[in-house]
Amino acid sequence: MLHLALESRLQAAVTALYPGIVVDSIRVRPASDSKFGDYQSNALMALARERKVNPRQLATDVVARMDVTDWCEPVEIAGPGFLNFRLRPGALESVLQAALVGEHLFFSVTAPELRRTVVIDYSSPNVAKPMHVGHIRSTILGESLSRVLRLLGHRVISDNHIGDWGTQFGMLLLGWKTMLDAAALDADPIGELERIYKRVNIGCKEQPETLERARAELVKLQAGDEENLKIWREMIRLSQVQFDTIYGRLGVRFDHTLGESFYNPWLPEVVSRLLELGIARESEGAVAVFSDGTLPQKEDPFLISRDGEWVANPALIRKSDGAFNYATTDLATLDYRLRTWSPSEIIYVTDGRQQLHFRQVFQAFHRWQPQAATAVRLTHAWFGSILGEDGKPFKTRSGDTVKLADLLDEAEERALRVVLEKRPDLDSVAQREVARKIGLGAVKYQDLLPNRQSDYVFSWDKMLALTGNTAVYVQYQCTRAGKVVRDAGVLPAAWTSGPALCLQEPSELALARHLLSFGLSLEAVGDECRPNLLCNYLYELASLYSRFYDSCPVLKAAEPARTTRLALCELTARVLRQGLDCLGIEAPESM
RNA sequence: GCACGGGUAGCUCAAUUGGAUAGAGCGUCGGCCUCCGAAGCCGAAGGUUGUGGGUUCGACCCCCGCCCCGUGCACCA
Repeated sequence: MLHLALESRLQAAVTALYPGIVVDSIRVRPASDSKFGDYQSNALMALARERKVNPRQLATDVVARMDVTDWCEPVEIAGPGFLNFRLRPGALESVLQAALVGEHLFFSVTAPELRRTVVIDYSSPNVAKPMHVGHIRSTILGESLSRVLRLLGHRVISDNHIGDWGTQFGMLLLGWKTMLDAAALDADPIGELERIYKRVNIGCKEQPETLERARAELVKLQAGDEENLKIWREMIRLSQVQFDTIYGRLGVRFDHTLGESFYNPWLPEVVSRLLELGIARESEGAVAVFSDGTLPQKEDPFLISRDGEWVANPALIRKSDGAFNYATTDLATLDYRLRTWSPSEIIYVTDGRQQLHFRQVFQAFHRWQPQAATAVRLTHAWFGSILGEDGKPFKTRSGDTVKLADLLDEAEERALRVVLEKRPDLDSVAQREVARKIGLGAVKYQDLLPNRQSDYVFSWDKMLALTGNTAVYVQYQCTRAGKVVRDAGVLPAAWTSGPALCLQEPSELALARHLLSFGLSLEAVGDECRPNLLCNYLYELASLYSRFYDSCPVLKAAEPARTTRLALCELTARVLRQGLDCLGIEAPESM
């Protein structure tokens, strides 16, 4: 908010001094310490180095060309060239006042001409397999990015690229035909599908003829066999029921669910085009994309060093048996998305093990459609692997995976135990509802809080923690703030009629200053695909509110403090609620 | 071997384009409900940011070397 106003003044002043210079990196940020004022800029020191001039002199020259007297006291130049901005009395209050009447909530909605169309690809579970804890990160991260970008005014298209095609269906079809337990399928469809898959998988390893039969079923499916197609569709339907149940609980919604199978019709064309263009060629019976030598060896995803020599590291787009694979589908998907939605950005939210794959896909696409590729920003927002409590990789095939539904159940149960203890006065329906919001919030927050690139050590206790830097803390402060406003009854007319706020106490000022930075954290989340920045912001805000609440009586205070503090409660509640919503977390009215 | 991450307090993690005295939670120790919700607040202890150099007014961050951990590297997705 205010930092943007100051920033544009500063940029204008720099431009006045150096016409034509790129000022994007000239930033104004909240002061690192309130003793330096409200806002600061460090950018002139970097600029001075670049221009080889004295930084203090540059700061003096820039400040002389900058007029911020409507908002600030005279700008102070500190140390080697920091600019410190100290707001004039009333400046913060006027921003709060505007927020109270609904002019903004401390962030700016992107101007229409700057709005982006962003496709976000996340979750992507596999058909016929239970969603496990490994799916949560992509789902929660993607959903949060989607919500933040939408709030900022961008056009977001969320697409669930489910795994509904591939070699596993040979085994599933064989199992379905030879060992399906109809009653079990009825009672627990995914459990039964998982069972037959595992049984056939073992059979394939032990008996070559079983493997052959599974392959034969797959070939029939791919050739369009009616019976197999029917079974395949039924397996997808049963899986979608499971997905929808989980997504319903998580509050996750997709605009599209275009699985891998959707792109089948285009795969032969993708391969033949890449062959024609000389991007791909045959090798050992398969078709693969190789390096074109235009990139430095270290950056080329199609080269790898082995024993001191750079050798080919191709991406296969057609196997020697004629089947297509992952890269082929992703290229077709990319092509389809660009043709269909003309996005300015596509964000893939998957685990970090797929980094090389996406670098290859992006690079291959760039060679296939250079013009289209330069018009879109392709982002692989990857996240770290999930590890077991022992720090070793959390392998899905080991059989002891934690199912997502079980995790969510456990989260709600643990939360309910606390609610029963803290709120025996509520009826059981209300208790369950609060426990649901708290339990699910805890899981989501825990998932979003760490830097996404860090590896993830799965722990029940950590995942379901209800004290400290958790969603519960933020939810709790949010309900307290909301409660004060409700208890006030009639809201002060001054909120809508004119300047009546007056911030005085340090804890009031600190809280107000932090409210103004909401937009900064939203922008950062959108730019860097890092919802943890929003978690940090909200935790800090909740913490500042708690300190304020502890030291400043609200309802019993005399005017104008009462009106001011009530306004802080109201705005804090609004920002916390909006921020939690961006994380996909619900804020209970009371808890 | 090469590439991409990571290494920060006892543990789990932050640190806003290189910025001012590296911050939280958990755990430990000690305080605070006669006062709008104690799922809370205040305080203490705890650090040579893996390691050795370099760049500069200033480095957890950038550059070079080395040591650990994870992941990936041709027909799985």
